[in-house]
Parts: sequence; structure tokens; C-alpha cells
Amino acid sequence: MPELPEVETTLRGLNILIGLKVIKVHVITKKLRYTIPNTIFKIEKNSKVAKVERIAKYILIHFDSGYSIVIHLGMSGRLKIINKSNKTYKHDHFLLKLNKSKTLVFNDARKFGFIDVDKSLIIYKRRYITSLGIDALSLKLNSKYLIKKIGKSEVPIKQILLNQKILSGIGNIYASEILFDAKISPFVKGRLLKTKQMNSLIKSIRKILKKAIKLGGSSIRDYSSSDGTLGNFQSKFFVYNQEGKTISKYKVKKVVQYGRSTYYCPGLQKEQNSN
DNA sequence: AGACGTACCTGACCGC
DNA sequence: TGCGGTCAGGTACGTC
Repeated sequence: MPELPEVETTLRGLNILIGLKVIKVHVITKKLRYTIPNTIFKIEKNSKVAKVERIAKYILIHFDSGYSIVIHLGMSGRLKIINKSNKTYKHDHFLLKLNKSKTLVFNDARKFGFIDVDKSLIIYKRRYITSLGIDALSLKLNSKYLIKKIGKSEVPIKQILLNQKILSGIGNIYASEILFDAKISPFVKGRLLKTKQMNSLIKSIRKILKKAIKLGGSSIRDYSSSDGTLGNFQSKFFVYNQEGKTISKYKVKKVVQYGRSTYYCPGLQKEQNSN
């Protein structure tokens, strides 16, 4: 699930951990996408969760000891908060036991996610953080920024949206949804996007991501008891996974770009006549 | 420097 | 029911 809206929803669920004290760090599987560093054991007993934060698709948990944990969910990663810590499930890789009988669990079937730990100030300097482009929901995102970044790009806009160094937070599902909403063809090259299209793209980015967060938000209530899945997402997609569906007389089509599926509606997302 | 294919890993699903 | 093939929401890396 994890694109910006899912990560944001997860983060909101983690807020209930603030103020809780660490009882135990338990690594079940060290080898994720990267090996969990031994600095994980620097998360000491009795240090308190001071703050949780989202940077792009990364979740940061800051402790009052000055250390921070970074979690990336990869393709299949999930964070759960369970009330009883004695039972683990398949693909549970990491447990953070806290007081008030809360345990944070990282579960990831495909192990494409990772966990990193270091002093907060060092964490912020990690390459995977510093190289990120502007957050897709940032108010600093405007056409001027896009022109600077992609005004000369030969890369199709679908691929640009997935480039975290340009815009961070958008993944393969919302890239298709956003382009559909903006009525922009996924094939248009960056340099051929007109300013007007960039502005409608930015509008759609905000609209689609915010809507998704809002829908995900309904699951927060049950976060501590459930597995945090965002049930009714799939039914809300206009084009993603909707090959063959008809939208005002036009069919949704699936293509593969750069090895990733793109869903779009050729009738409504025309390639502009590039002058 | 930038663009592209590939690799990482497991599960779900489809057709036979 | 089982087998093989294909696909999956992300990112880094080697190669050109």
C-alpha cells in the first residue's frame, strides 16, 4: 500500500505512541532490504517516544534520547500497534515493546522495506533523505519549481511523477490517478508540459493525495486493534487496476512504461499537439 | 549526468 | 489440487 497517503495514515496512527517508554527492542529478522543496523540497540530502555514524523514515504520515530528510527515500508510493509505483545505473526520482523502494553510491529512479506537507526541529527543527513525532492503535498510545490526541474526533460510525465528526487511521495497508483484527474497523458514529456498543465497537475496532486488521506483516515480509529489496512481504497480508484472500464464513453487502457503499469483513459487524456 | 534494465523477496492469482 | 508463469503499491545499483 505505501504511497504518501498510506504512510501519512500510518503516521497518524503512530501518534498514540508519543510519550510511551521503551521496554524492549526485539529484532526478529535482521535482513530486510538492508540489514537492520546494530544501532537499533541504542534505543534504550526507558527512552520516550518524543515525536513521529513523515518525510516523503519514510516514517521517523524520534526518541528523547536523541536517537531516531527510520522505517520505509517498501512494497508490502506495514506497521501495526498491538496491545498484547506475546504473539507474533508470519513476516513480523521487528517489535518495539513500549509501556502501557503497546507494541509497535513491523511486518513485511516481501522484505523490500527497511529500518535504520542513528542519532536524529545524523539520520537527517542520510542520502536517502537529503536527495528527496519536494514533498508532493508541500505548499512550496509550484509551476516554477516544476519548470526548473523538468522543463528540459525528455522523460514522460508518468515517470517523472515516480521520481522521488523531483517530487517525493507519489507512487505507481496515484501517479495514474493524478494524471487522469489532471487530464494529462502519461506519455507527455516534461519539456512539453505547458505551464497551465503543470498548474492543473499540481492541483490534482493535492486533490488526489488529500482525498486518499481522508479515506485512509477513517481507519485510524481502529488502528491500535486492527492491522491498519485501508479497506475501501481499491474501489475508489478511477483508473488504476480498471483496465476496460468505461468512463464517459471512453475505455481505460493499461500500458507498461519503464516496467511499471500505467492506467489511463486515452479519450480523456490526450497528448497535446506539441508546438 | 541521465536513462534504463535489473535485482531484491514473497504471495496471490490465472490457466492448464 | 498442484504446478508453472506472471504480476504486485518501491528503490538502488550497474551499465551504457
